Amino acid sequence: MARPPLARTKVLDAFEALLIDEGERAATLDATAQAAGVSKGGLLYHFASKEELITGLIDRLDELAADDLEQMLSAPGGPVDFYIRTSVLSGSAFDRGLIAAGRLAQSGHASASDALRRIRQSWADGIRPHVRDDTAMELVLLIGDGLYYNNVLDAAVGSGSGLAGPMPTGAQLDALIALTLKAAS
Amino acid sequence: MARPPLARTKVLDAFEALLIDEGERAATLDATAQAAGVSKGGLLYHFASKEELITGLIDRLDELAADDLEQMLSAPGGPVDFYIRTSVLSGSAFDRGLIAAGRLAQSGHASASDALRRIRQSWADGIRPHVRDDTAMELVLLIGDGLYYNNVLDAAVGSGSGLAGPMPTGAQLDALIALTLKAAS
DNA sequence: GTCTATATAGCGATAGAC
DNA sequence: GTCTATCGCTATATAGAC
Repeated sequence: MARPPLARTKVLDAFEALLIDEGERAATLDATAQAAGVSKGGLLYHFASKEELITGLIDRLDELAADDLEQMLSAPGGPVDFYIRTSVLSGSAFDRGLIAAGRLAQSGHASASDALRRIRQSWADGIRPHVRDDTAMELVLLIGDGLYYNNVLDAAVGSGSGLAGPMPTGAQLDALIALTLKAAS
Repeated sequence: MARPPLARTKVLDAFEALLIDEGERAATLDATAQAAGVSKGGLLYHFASKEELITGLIDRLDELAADDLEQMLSAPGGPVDFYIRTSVLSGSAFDRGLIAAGRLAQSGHASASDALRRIRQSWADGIRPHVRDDTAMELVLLIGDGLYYNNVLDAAVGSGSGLAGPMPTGAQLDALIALTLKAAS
């Protein structure tokens, strides 16, 4: 558990990349094995079924989410600033995991939807004490959701390792965060 | 063009319902034909390929989007109120089209992502004159995106004709709209 | 305009050699 | 632990009867 086999990680990374770059339909066992540089048999030694492959991805996402939450709670600018700022994708491992899970959720994999809901709830719990009321919390969360969704749509097919949307950056993002904080605090 | 063949509409409706209720993967030609009550050959007479089926759905969505935009611009409570209020799904034909297009976009169909981007831009143009600045417009748009995305995730697999998320309703929604208007106007 | 039958390819998964 | 070979199934699409 402390040090997963290299091949396992390579397969998981390849599966994740295919989900992000080409969609759930293209993320087949064949394609994943090829992208990871192993044979299909080799892949199926580590993940006995496609369902196990998905579970592996979600487990990894849960760990990254726990790290992210810790960072959010101790962020210098406060949780709200951290939350919104990091909702604009940076291409981090956590971002990639979230997008991949989003693709799976939209394709009808309940375990992925559940994981995303779980993570969103942990954000809600972390943000609630720092805003005025439930409505303000909902507003903050929804802005993050909106940013995330737009980036997810833009990370679509054929954009290579595509993580660069037309969403607010730099000064625009700062202004958006300032306005949100003003409305929510 | 004024009156499309009945079978065409039935097929389009069935395809859309499958996309929403069971995901892109389950929305096969076989399943669509069966749900529409025609044979696969019959379906393929109207839509010569799956790509044409998708195009048909998006064309229909574009028409519904034009109607929606008109309603938004002449809404009694103003475009912002209308926009946010209708971002919580009601199960309208437009809502269903948007979710179906979202599923296709996430599965890597560029034409669907393009349509969604186009529609979002038309909302932006309609809302811009009614808010303080670009940051305020972005905030409003993102809240709608967030609501939409959450509902889309919840409209997932196995929820029947599933359009009923845990998103704000009634008084909660009114409060959210009031807060948004306060921040943006 | 709608059907049945079929061609072709790709899917997830298994078996067994190395 | 990784490979090749193959099974059984389902996908999109075509051909041609009615």
